[in-house]
This record gives sequence, structure tokens and C-alpha cells, in this order.
Amino acid sequence: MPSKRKATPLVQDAPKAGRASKVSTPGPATPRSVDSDDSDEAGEDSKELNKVIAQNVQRFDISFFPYMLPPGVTDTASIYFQPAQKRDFTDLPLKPDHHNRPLWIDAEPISRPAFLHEYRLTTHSLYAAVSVGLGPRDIISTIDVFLKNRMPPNIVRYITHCGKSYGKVKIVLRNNKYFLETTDPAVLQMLLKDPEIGPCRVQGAEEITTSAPTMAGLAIAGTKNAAGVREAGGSDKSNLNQNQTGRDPTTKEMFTTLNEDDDRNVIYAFQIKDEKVSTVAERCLTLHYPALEEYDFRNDYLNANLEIDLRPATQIRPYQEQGLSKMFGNGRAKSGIIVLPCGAGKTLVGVTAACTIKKGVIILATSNMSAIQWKNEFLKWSNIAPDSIAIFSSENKSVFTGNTGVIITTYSMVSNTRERAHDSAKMMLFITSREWGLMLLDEVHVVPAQMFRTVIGSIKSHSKLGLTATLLREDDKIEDLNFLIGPKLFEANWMELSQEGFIARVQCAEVWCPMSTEFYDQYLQADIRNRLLFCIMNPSKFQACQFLIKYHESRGDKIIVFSDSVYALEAYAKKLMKPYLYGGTGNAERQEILEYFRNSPQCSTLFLSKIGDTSLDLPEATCLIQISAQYGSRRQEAQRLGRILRAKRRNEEGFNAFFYTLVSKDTSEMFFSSKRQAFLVDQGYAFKVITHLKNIETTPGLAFTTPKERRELLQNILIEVERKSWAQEEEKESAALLADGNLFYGLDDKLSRRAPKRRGGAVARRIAGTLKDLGGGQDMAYIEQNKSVNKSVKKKGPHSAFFKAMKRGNERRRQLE
DNA sequence: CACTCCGGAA
DNA sequence: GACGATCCGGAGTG
Repeated sequence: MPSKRKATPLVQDAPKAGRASKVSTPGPATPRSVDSDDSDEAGEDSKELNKVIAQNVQRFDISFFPYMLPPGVTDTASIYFQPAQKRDFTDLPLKPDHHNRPLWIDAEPISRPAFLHEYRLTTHSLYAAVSVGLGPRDIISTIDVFLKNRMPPNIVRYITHCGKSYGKVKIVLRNNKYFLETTDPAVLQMLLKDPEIGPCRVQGAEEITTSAPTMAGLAIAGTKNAAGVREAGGSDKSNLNQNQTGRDPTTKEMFTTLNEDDDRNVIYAFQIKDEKVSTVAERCLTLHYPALEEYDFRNDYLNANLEIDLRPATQIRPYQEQGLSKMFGNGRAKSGIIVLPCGAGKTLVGVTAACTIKKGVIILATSNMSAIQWKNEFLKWSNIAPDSIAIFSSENKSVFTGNTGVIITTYSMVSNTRERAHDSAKMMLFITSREWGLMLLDEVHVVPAQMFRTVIGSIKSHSKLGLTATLLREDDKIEDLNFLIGPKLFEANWMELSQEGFIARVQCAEVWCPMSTEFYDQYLQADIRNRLLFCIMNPSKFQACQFLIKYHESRGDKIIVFSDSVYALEAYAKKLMKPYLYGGTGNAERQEILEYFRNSPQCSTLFLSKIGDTSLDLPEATCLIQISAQYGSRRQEAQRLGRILRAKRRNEEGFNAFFYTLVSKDTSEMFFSSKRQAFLVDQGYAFKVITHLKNIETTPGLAFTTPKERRELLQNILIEVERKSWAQEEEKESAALLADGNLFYGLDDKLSRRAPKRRGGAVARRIAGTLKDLGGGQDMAYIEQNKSVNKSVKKKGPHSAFFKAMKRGNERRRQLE
């Protein structure tokens, strides 16, 4: 373990820590805290505290913050430690001078609203801490300095243990083969005997290497230098567009001195099967020997070097550099994840990493569009030759010309298990058969999905860098990233970035729209599936939306309205005469609308479906209204907010972006909404609740003010609900019926089976629906179908439904046999 | 363009 | 009794 390596100082963090300590409002982080920004009453105490923090922070490079208990509440000190079951630590002895000590938690952040920051100490966070160069003793003593109470011995043991076992096991790629390496023969034996790791070994291929890689002859810039630049970068945040330092602060300063690899020169290793790498990594983690990936790219003479460097004009922001310094902290490339908010320049981080390693790079993006964006960013920020960069997707299969280069592809392209097109297969062979220096994983939170994790195994790369804005999923697979890719190296603080003007300041609000009685009745009566539609189409919600659009348009904002329901999207947009965009919109039309929205002053409002959550780049938008959302998806909420974070106008004085969520009162939307907000609240955003929009009654021209209009609206919704359920049953029936093999018996069978669930009337209607289907009549669809070719109509075509169902039935039967 | 498979959310 | 379910998007292939 490197004893005292000087890590990069955290200049920005120190004053911030002080600010956080000015606690004026007691109480825990309530989701809806009042937005009271700068309460500038810095007492002498906190100034003193600042000093202490500043002194100690310098030695650490993890984003950690103290949080202070409110004055006067000194005797309920509590630390949130992961291994402990209870969260009350009142029985721990307090230090005599505890009032001078804030609590100081060194871990990954789980929640950081305005005044109270909650962090959690986990195995992963400790490993991450050690991986950036902190020894367990450093961690313990630093926490102790700021701790109000004595550290419980079990925590000490826990930290020490994590520190010891860390870094003993490494996964290394050599000559296109994966090896598990360790310097400790006992550990090697232990791993080989492990029932899970043992079988993953390639028999007869073990080896003992005696030549540990040395760092001799490496020109690594000193720490002093790096610190100086960081100082400069930290202080001139306002002039981030000017290249003030006059030199390229990118690669050299990222390295700090290193003095490990001292006397150990025997490495024990055995080869593991390519496809088992993630299994082994997972097992190692559970055995508390996390397998690291480190790439000594400067001493890699086997893989060709890539001619790539950052353009001289490219300026890296301090937080980006901070993240990168974690990755290259010891002169090698460590695998891991960097978390930055949307719009904070994730791509530039990736490009810089590529420029540092200067080997073959493979980039995995989520969509075709983002692949193209990656290419453009590479050309923009770096001097890479245009023929050294290629995109590999279904419509574009070029290869770079030289020995090595950059390949951009999509997850689904690589993880495709089905039969491939000919040149696609050839391309895959090319990709899987060579070694890559760096694998960049964009939107890395998608990787844990079963489909995508195969990517990790099939492409051999020396290091991996995952980038994401929202490191969260609603399932528990996010933890898997720790062994699939590596620890979280860096996470930016949203609030801090917005205070410094790197991303826009956002005002978040939740608007409660009352439900009119007739709608509420229908809502209660409706099937659980259709309930949401009534919430969304709630006339007062519509009015609120209209009002907000009007208000913000008059302020000159560019507005995006999000709706998950395509039906509602269309209804709203048509009624308000605004353009709308959803999945079914053709590509050409899509571009046209986007162009129109971007450039035309006449068009300042755009309606978007889920399509806008990712991949669409709309830097002009400054206001966002959400009229419906996907249940409780925190990720979606964060991504949508991200749409306006990169607002071009963010640097204008006093500029605010707005984020509204419209919620129908007393419906399930309320519950989901609060769930969705959780992540943003954790990031420090305060959601205001607006129960009544000022002057809404006196606003002229609002829709649905008369009972007649509302009745009509309700009628239309009911028709839609009907149509929907009809289409569903049609589908179900034809599917089920064909699966049974006999059309007519099957029909009877189905009907009698499901009859008890519904009343007689339903049965009659269902027969009608089925007959309609068989006969090819489309009368019902006619009502809803207007000039726009609706996707649902396409789907409902008797043809496709019929054959689809038949095929499905056949498939199922074949599988049974 | 049609078909297929997949993800994400309860 | 087993089995299945939703919607809306995306990408790849033919």
C-alpha cells in the first residue's frame, strides 16, 4: 500500500464544505424543503471549521462533505453507516470537544439536499477510496478528526479489512487472454480452490510471471504542477471559455507520483475463460478480494499507438479533470465509472481519456444517434484523423484505415444474439478478435440488463470507463456494475455545478391540478390500466399546461412538454396547435420539426413523447412541463431534467430553467410523482408545490372552461378507452385462439373461460369484436383514426395481428415439443 | 416497411 | 391448473 501519496487537493470542495455547515434549519432532509438559498450568516465557528476542513480536505480526493447537526442538537449525533442495522448511535460516547467537529463521512453520496448530506460507507466506496490512493489508516484518522463521537471498533475493523484485501487481485489482459493475477500465493490458492472460480480457469495455462511491470523511465508530471493548474482552473471558472492557462492541462497533470510496485516482483497468475471474466470478478468481490483492472498503457508496446490528442483549444473543466485524475491517478488507467449530470460534458471526459491512453478505443452508445454524436465530438475536441474513427451500426459499417483507431457502436449491435448480416458478422469478428485499449461505455446504467452485459465478456479491452448521469435503476442490478466495470471513481455534485454555471440552475415545481368530479368518478370506475388516462386528460391539468405555456412563451422561453401517453400527447398538441413528436413520427419529419423548434421564433413549444428522454439534443429548451410520466422512474425524471441543464442561456445573469410536473390531485400520480422526484431531491433540488396557479381564472382563452367542452372531452376519452380495450382483447383472443390450434373451438373455450371475470354484456361485445376481426371490418377504429397514420392502427390491422398471432402460436408449440 | 426482440416501469 | 399480462420506444434484419 502506498503510504502517503499526495492526492490531488480538492480546492473547490473546501469552501463548499463550509457553506454546508451553515445549518440554520434543523430537521432531516424533507423532500420539499423550502428553497432558501443563501442565508449568509457565517459565524466565527464555521470559519474556524472551514479552516479545519480545508486543511484536511487537501489530503483527500473523494467528494465528501461534512454535515453538521443543527446548533443545539448536539446530543443526537448519528452516523449513517452501512453495516449497522440501526441508524441511531446515541449510545456512542461523544468526544469532549464534539461541538467543534462536524460529522465527516467518507463514502459515496446517497443524498445531498441543501443542508444535510448523507453518505454511506460501503465496501465499494471503501475500495474506491483505496483505489484512488488512500490507505485505511488515512480514512480512519480523517473520519475520526471530524467525528463527533468515537468510531465504533467494528467500523475500524471493517475499514482496515477492506484496505488490506484491496488490490491483491488483478484481472489483466495479455496477448488477448485474461489472467487473474496476484502477488500473494496464498490468495492464489484460495482463489483456485474456490468452487466458482476454479472451473473458470483455463487448464494448463497457468503461469508464474516474475517480471512485474516497472514504472521506470516514465515521465510523469509532478503533483505540484498539477495542483497549481488545478488552483488556476478552480478560480477562473467564470472564464471557462477562455483558454487562460495557455497550455494544455489535460494529460500530464493527471498523473501523480507513484511509488508502489516496490519490491514485489513475483506475480502468480492463471488464465480464465473469456466469458467467465465477469463471473470471476463478481466472485472475487464477494470474497472481499475485489479484482481490479489496471492498464499500464504507457508500457504497452504490443498494441499500436493511436495518433490522437486534444486540440489545443480544448479546455477541460475542473470537475472533469478531477474525474479523470481518479482514473489515471497512478499513471495507469483504472477501470471504473464517472458520474456526471447530463449536459456536463461527459463526452469530453471520454475523449480526454481516449487521448490519454492513445490506443484503440471502442465506444458503446445506447442509440444510433448518440453514436453519431460521439463521432462528432471526437472530431470536435481531438485531432484524430477522420479515417481513424468509424461507426459500426446497422446502416454504417466502415472500418478505420490504419492499424488502430476508434470504433463507435451500439450496445445492441454488439450484444446481438440473433443471426447477423454478413458484413455485420465480419465486423464483429474484427472487433472481438483484437485487443482494445479502452472501452468507453456511454449511459453505463443500461449495462446491467441481461442483454447488455454480454458486451463486457465479448470485447477484450484493457480498461473500461463507464459514463452516466444517473447511476440508478429501479431494480437492484446497479450494484453489478462494481464487478462488471469497476468502482465508481467520481461523482459530480449537481448543485455545485449549477452554482458554478456549468449547468443551468433549475427551479422545480409540482403543480397540483384538481380533478373535476365527473373525471374523478370515471377515474374511480375505470380499469386500473386506463386510470392513468383520466389523470392525464384531466381538464384542469390541460388548463394548467396551457397557462404555463402561455406564461413562459411570453417570457421568451423554449418549452418542451413531455407526455408518455401518445394519445394524450396528440390530444394536447392538436388542441393547442403545437407540433408534436413521438416514436411513430418519420425520421424526415422528425428532423424537420426539430429544426423548426430550434430555429423558428414562432415555434417555442414542442410536445415530446418518451422519445425525447434520451438521444434528442435540444440545447434551446429552457422550460419543461411534464404532463405524464412512466410510473416511478427516477431515471426518466433525471434524464428529462437533463434536457434543460445544458441550456445555452444558462450563463445569463439570473437565468433559471423551469421544470414543472403536472399532477392530478388525489390520484396515483401523486404517489409516483414523489417517487420519481427522490433522485433529484437527493441531488439537492427542492421541489416546490404549487396548488394554485396565480391568475389562472382570469386568463382568457383557456380550453375546457364550459361543461359542454368537458363533456365532449370525457366522451372522447371514453371512446379511446373502449377502443384500447377492444384492441387488446382482439389481440389476446387471436393470439390465444391460434395458440390453441383451432379457431372456433378456441374461441368458445376462451369465452367460457373468461366469462366469469366479466359480465354478460362484455361477452356479447367481445363476440362482436371477434367477428369484426374475422370479417375485417374496422368500424371502431374509424372513429379514432384521423388523418395522422396512427401506430395503433397499423398494429391493429387484421393482417398483422392474425399472422403475428399464428406465428407466435407455432413458435410456442414448437418449443413445447 | 414489416417483423422481431428487447428494455423499462409497476 | 398452468399460463399469461401492459405500453411505448429502440435497434437489427430481411
